[in-house]
Amino acid sequence: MEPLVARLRQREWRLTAQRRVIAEAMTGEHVHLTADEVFERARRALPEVSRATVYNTLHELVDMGELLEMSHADGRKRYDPNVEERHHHLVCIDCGRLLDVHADDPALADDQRHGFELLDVQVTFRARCPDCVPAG
Amino acid sequence: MEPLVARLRQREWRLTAQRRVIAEAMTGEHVHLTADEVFERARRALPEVSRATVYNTLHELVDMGELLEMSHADGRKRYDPNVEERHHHLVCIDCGRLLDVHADDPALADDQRHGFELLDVQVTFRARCPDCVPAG
DNA sequence: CCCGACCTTAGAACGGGTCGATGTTCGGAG
DNA sequence: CTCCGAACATCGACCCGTTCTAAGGTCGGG
Repeated sequence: MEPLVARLRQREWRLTAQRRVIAEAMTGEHVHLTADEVFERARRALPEVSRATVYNTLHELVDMGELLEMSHADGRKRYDPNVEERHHHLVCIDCGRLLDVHADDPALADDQRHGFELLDVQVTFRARCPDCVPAG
Repeated sequence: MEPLVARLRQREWRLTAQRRVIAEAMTGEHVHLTADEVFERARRALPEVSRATVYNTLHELVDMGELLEMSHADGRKRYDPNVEERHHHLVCIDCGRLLDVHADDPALADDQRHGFELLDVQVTFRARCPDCVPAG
């Protein structure tokens, strides 16, 4: 489908130079950057962007539903642009490497809903990646 | 089964006054406290415990597998003593209320494992709790 | 050309978490 | 009982990701 930047153009949203480089930094598959990594990438394209603008823009994109925000064990939040395609995550508990994977959503029985209105499900498979499995 | 404190006694682990009040603060069902909440509770029972001891003790308990650590959207980590019984979480995206629920673990197909050695699965059902569903 | 709305900036402030130096407590050896 | 080393706890300083604030810039409509 249309890349992120193209979709943004179609919204009533001022696509400034800063916002564009930030959106471009988020483009691609298996991209799960921290705010700071986005900041670094954006700055390579436009050195005068500020950290605050990166945070502001990321939050706006999350609010519009163009990005998914997830909190990782190390305390830093990651941003995932892969919103079209339902997917879950496979994460290495040693090195933190994170991949998108496909799996069926688990169901939640009615008697377990406690009156909540269900919105979606996040699944994280915790694992050890080939590099981190004890050699042998 | 045995409460947390009793289990700890059975290990080769020095159960000091500080560690005991911290463990006691974690006892019960549907308990998902932040480190700071544990600190508050522990301090009510033993005013001179320090924050560092709370963090140290929580980490040790996580390492021994007596507690689960989970990172929540607000950046603070929560600690879950309910380790015996496999369970997942139901969380209100508005107020943050968090309940334990039971559901089947989703499976990860072999062709999605990318050579990782699978350890376990965390499932979070995102929802709105009865108090936060727009009235009507 | 000017104004108001919105966007961006730099840096200070904040808060959860971590670290290091120091003091305390415990249990076993003598 | 006393002493010693190891393990534990404390305090406060520090780190780092994130948020806030005050000020400056940019854009489009009137």
